Amino acid sequence: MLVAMTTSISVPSLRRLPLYLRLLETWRAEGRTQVSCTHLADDLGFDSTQVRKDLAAAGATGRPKIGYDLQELRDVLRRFLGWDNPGEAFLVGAGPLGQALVAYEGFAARGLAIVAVFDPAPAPGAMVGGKPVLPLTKLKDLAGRMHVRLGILAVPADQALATGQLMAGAGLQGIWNFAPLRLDLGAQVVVEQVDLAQSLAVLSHRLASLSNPSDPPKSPEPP
Amino acid sequence: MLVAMTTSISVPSLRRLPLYLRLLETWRAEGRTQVSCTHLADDLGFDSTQVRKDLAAAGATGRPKIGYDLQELRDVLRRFLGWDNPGEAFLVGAGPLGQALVAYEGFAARGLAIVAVFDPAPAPGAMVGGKPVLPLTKLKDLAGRMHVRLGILAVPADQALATGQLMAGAGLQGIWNFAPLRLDLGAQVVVEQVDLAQSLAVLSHRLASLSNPSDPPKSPEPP
DNA sequence: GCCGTTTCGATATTCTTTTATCGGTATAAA
DNA sequence: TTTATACCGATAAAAGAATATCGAAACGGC
Repeated sequence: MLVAMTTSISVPSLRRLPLYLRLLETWRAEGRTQVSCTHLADDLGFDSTQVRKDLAAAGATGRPKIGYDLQELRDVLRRFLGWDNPGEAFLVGAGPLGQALVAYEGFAARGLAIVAVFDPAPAPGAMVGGKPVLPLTKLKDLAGRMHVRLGILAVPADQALATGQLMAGAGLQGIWNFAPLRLDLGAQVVVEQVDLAQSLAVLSHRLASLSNPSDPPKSPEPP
Repeated sequence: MLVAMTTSISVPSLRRLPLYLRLLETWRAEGRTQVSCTHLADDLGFDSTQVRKDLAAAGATGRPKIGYDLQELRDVLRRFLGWDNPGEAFLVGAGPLGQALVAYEGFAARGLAIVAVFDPAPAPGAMVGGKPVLPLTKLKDLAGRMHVRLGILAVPADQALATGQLMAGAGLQGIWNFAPLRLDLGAQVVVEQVDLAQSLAVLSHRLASLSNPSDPPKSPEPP
């Protein structure tokens, strides 16, 4: 039967795939050729069943007693994530954050290349990562000609919405939003949010819970 | 009764608190004094019940028909997250990422101040964010004297484990890890991971799913 | 002063995610 | 050839989180 399994992978599973992939790359560099999900689970502190389910959801298939072929599993995961053939992205925002993103070495490994840098107010002659910083007015034209689908939004919060709408209008289909703001650009555009404050909230609350043995003070004054 | 409710807040709830807080700050700037969780929910695309539960878990209490006092709710959330009194943090790693973090304007708003910058191999005379870049050898001494509890780890992956262990050994109780590596430093140290690859995985898969209407090819060849 | 409306607070249900269990298969050793 | 072992795959149970429903309280209008 040709029934495509419509059960999409869950977001938590999806977020774990890069962890597997990273471990696989490490092991591949060490010369290993076979892996079992038990090893993956032990190394990452997960349950082995969970790892198996994640890999299965990504389309990987292993063999009993043998495990998975490392090279094949790596390729399957990379293909599933779309990290196998280099995708091109525009960076919008040439401030400190944008500069850090350009310098981040991890993009190339995930098949992502920043091919142009834009800014709402580019300083004349400014260069970021060896590329000229272009004004936003050129974004739509270049996006159409270069067939770029992904935009990285790294402008301050007060400019994020307008800039995001401009990016969506330019035809970008996915926006990786680093601004601390919920972008709502309609169903046509996939927006993924990176919010440091959320991560910090978890950390600082757990840190605070270390000091206060029980939960934070709940009106500790006696009546 | 003095029974402290031991039911800890869930991580998803915890991660939503900064979103509420951000909205509250915006509304406060607009002069509003009362908020209802219905408004919060509508603006964020959540369910109102969920917002109420989150706020209740943080210790906030409102009044029927009135809602929550904006100022009070903001203070409660900030206190719950430990963002009310300025905490001090060490930044370890003076590379591009570290420089971006120093320049990030959001830390101060969350009660976090980077008071010193370290690096495994500081360039002589290097300055980051107006502060001298110190060698790691000075970390333990300074951490003890300044009573700093939190460290931001922003070194390359291959140095992350050793550096993290050094930070733990210096007495830091929380580590915000920006290196693409799972740090396991024992139960004494709270480690919160920031992994861009996880976020990118969600984005690129959803982007890939846009092109391929159904899930990625699952041996589409007929037998 | 009464009533309708709005909103909090608590409970219940449904859904998702995680964890546990069982059966089957392929390899290697005896 | 037989047997033991390690591992995948599928199913089932448990835990957790999101959503829906109901009652109670307070303000504004009548």
